[in-house]
Amino acid sequence: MRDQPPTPVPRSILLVDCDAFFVQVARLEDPEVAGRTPLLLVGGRGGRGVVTSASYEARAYGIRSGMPMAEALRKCPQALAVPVSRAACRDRSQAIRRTLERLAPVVQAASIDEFYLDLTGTERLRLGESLAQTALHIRNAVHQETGIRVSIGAGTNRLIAKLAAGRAKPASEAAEGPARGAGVWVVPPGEEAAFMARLEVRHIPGVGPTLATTLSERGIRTVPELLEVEEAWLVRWLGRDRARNLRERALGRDDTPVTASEPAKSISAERTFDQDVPPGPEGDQFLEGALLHLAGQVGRNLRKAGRRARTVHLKLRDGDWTTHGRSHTVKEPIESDAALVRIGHELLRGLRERGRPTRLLGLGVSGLLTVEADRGTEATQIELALPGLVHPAADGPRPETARDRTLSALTDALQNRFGDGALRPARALELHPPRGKPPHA
DNA sequence: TCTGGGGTCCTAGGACCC
DNA sequence: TCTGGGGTCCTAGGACCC
Repeated sequence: MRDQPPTPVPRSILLVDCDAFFVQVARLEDPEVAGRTPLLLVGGRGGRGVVTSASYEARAYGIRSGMPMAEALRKCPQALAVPVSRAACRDRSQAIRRTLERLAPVVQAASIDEFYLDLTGTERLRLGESLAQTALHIRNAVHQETGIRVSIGAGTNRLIAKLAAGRAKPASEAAEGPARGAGVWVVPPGEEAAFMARLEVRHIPGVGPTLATTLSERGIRTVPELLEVEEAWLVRWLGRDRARNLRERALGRDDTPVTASEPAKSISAERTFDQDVPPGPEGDQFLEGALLHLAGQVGRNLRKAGRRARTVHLKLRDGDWTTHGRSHTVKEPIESDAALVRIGHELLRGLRERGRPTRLLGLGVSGLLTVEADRGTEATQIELALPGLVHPAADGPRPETARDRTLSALTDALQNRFGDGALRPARALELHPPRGKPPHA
């Protein structure tokens, strides 16, 4: 007898998506003011800030996240713009995750405010409850335990769950009938393609403005229009992999598994300046100060995660928004602020030679390795006393010494004890860049 | 009134090794 | 003397997501 291919059991995938997450956190953190203001915007910081999240009331004025704050306030001058603490958002996000982990066997955080759940195989545990009922229970539990309202989409894969969550949203324009904005939306098995057929291609996750434009220039706006195109054409326009991927998604297929969250692959920090930093020595000096600051942020998060990094990336955005990066990989992974600064400094010099005004400076690390707990303390101690003895400088200056690491550990300890303001970078850092002469003057 | 900050993934070319 | 592949690592850039 021949082996029968196993009949695939349809999966039960949920996407739990917080409603205007940053707005909710701001209201919980400040119930007196933010909590009582319907027209609330979170984001900002100076003239160059953008809206991170807008309340549903504010969205009625055409305000969207990512919009410049100044523009948002012109559309709705009565709105209140407030910042929100990142730490508070992280705490709430972790609380939500803990609740979900109690209710589902597999939970994957897709971002700070989105979680995929795989409930496949839990039918018996759910005692005959429908998927929609289970989702509703999860939604209520999260609200009760964390104070955060979520919408939940469900389907046989991640793509469908994600799109379904959009229909469950309070302000959903896509949903019709009595179920509109009910907080839960389920696409039953077998209805994926029909569900997709009502969408435009730009609604497919992974189709951004660039791809959407490419397609619309060829007369393709809706999912059915996309599916009518011969695959050969799609391959010619997009390349084999992207074409195949896009078609699969347009059909509502997605076999990406939901897996437990993995540790971060990169850590970074960046800063957009209130005014562009002009070329020249004065501007360079200012950027060196900003680099110290960023290295402190990145280094601290790196060490807090218990990791070391092999590659350092530096990013500069020019005044005209063009962005350039440089990166450098070292043999021995690093973790200290000092090493980040030294490598960052060299990369920065290379990029600033172009003589353009600088709008943004960013520093990041990747190639992260987990620090083993029992790492050679003996060699470290010898090296503290006699730098260069343990590892003679065979390949030029070493990016990091044991002394650098000790110093960073001390800094961390002080900041943990006395708060982040306990230590300041050596140079005073008022983040108002010098106003320089224009480059040609 | 121009466009934040934190990430992930993909592509493509060159170096280098087998 | 000329001519190959394939695999991996590194770097730069870009699209996309929340």
